[in-house]
Amino acid sequence: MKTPTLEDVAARAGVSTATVSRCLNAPEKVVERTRLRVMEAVRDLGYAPNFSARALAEKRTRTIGAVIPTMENAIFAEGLQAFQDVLQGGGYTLLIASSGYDPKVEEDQIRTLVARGAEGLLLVGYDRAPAIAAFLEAQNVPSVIAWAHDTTQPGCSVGFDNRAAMRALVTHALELGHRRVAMISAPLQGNDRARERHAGVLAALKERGLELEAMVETPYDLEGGGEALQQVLRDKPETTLVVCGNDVLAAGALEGARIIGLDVPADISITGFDDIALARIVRPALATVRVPHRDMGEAAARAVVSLVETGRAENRILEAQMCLRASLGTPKRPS
Amino acid sequence: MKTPTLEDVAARAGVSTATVSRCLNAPEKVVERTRLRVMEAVRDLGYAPNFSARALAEKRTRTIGAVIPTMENAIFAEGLQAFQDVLQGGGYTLLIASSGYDPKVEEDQIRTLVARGAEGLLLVGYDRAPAIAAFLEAQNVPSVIAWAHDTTQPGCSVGFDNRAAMRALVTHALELGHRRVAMISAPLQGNDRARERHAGVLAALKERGLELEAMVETPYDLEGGGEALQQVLRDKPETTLVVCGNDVLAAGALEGARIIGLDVPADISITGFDDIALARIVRPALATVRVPHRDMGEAAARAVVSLVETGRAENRILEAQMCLRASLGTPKRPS
DNA sequence: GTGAAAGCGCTAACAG
DNA sequence: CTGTTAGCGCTTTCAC
Repeated sequence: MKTPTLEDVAARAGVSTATVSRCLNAPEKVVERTRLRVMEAVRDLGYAPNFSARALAEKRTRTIGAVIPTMENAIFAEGLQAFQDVLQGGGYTLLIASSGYDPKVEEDQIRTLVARGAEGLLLVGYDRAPAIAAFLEAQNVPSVIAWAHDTTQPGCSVGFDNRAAMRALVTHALELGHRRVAMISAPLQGNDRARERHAGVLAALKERGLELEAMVETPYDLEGGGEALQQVLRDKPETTLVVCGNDVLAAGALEGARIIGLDVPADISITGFDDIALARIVRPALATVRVPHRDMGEAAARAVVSLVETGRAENRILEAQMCLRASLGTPKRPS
Repeated sequence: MKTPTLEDVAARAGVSTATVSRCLNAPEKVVERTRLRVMEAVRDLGYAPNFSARALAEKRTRTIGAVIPTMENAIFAEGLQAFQDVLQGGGYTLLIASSGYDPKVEEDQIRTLVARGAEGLLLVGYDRAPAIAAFLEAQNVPSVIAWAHDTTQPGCSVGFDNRAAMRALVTHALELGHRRVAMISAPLQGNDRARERHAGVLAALKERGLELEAMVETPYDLEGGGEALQQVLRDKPETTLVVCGNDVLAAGALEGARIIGLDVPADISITGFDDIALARIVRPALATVRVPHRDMGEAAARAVVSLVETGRAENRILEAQMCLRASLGTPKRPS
């Protein structure tokens, strides 16, 4: 009881395989009478085309690959969902891989996806061994970079300016009177989004002739944020603002502040980045930067498809807006 | 400048395509001297096998599909990640689709995945049109059901007993003295996990001769939980315990309680389900049920692979443990 | 408008 | 151990 093939359908409908193929792919090329007969045979047999065979004959897989740092993060999940929706609408299938923030793993996954026939790739950020770009070039697999945007880099990107967004947030905080600022971030190594955000903090400070009081790099989870905050305030008790590289760290920091009995924002202000649902549910709610996940995912999908189909696509830079909430307040004693 | 094929490699190495194929798939069947020569040609040409061609010839895609309700939920994301890790280790590729909790979409995705060559499927829960099982049967595509477990249902499942877990949690709450209990749940329609949890609540109550004070079904998000809580306490102000079908609703309910000025757990206790990171970060921390996401994902992956390769796999039921935290306390005025 | 036939790139007997 | 030879199921000229 094997699955029916084009030939089976052709036999049952009394036509050639070519005609069946046409009915399925270009119905207008077949006269209605025959088409109806063929479609009936298709239904009767419960025929479903074999994708591998089609891909082989057509020399197209209609598959797009995506390598993201992790699925266990609302920001990528939401963007990816939008990405997937658009792709599916365009008749493409999405192959997802996650690297766990490990460059080696990422390289592996990229190769695997290409081997699997990915015609285009969605990648996060720019930090990547140069050999990879060369490989993709050689394999003629286009890619779009999302969640970041660097005009100095070649290649198509659909993202936002991490540095500018963070800079705007910190500038606003400085206007509130903050002068002693510390930062908690995911490891900068191999993560250009984190580095850009860090650079944004420094830029805002520098503009006012200030320097960062302390910078703590910590694993990307709630616990990390909590411990980092405690460390910061132990070392630099004068700090009035702790800028976090993302909402998860910020939520953890909030908890850390609670543990050492500090009131947010009265004693200390804390900010995040990403505006995931968590940012709204914690108390006080997190001041953060809203990243347009969905828009980015959709735009990225359109870009990859365009790249695959026409060989070109436009860069697209989205707006990441400051999102002020209760965790950022006026410092107690502006210096 | 087309990508090199097996034939190109064969020509360059001065052997037949069969030998090259062997070098790649069963190196031990080729003598070292030839193998080295072939491998060199492979490297020189930057040869990468064509998956579609291989799948077509082998009549195997080494692809597994998964349809989950949504990616934007930590619980599925984590389980899926584990699922993916195991599959990849076994040389399989994962195709992910999400249904947005829409049965029609789910059916579509299942058909798409099968058409795409999925050799096995991971599905969430049992609620599904019977036609789908028939279709999978006909296509000879095995599936494993995760995130639920129902011994009365046929098919392989890797999950946990939603009803028993919820029942245990509520029974514990009743022992603390709660008598007026309400529930907030995601819509029960088409969601057997939600129904089972609901049944668990009812069972625990019945054992004590009690009934549910109120039952609110609401969309699955923070806002829904908040509004539902306010509604419950407006209608049944005597309620001392609000059991939520999942942590997200519970976190929303916590916020709802804060809005109407109720202290948790002094005035009202609230419980969740899933034990996602959110449960630990909100205040008070959520009493909930810990679901073994990772274990489930891994076990499910092993089960699908076994099903695909040997045609059989064992059911696997995991432990979902009660997880007591501050949001569940003794009622003020046990009746 | 429809059919015949030649591949797409690879694997898997079967010989040698 | 290695080469020869059929396909796998589908698309796509090129004739009719």
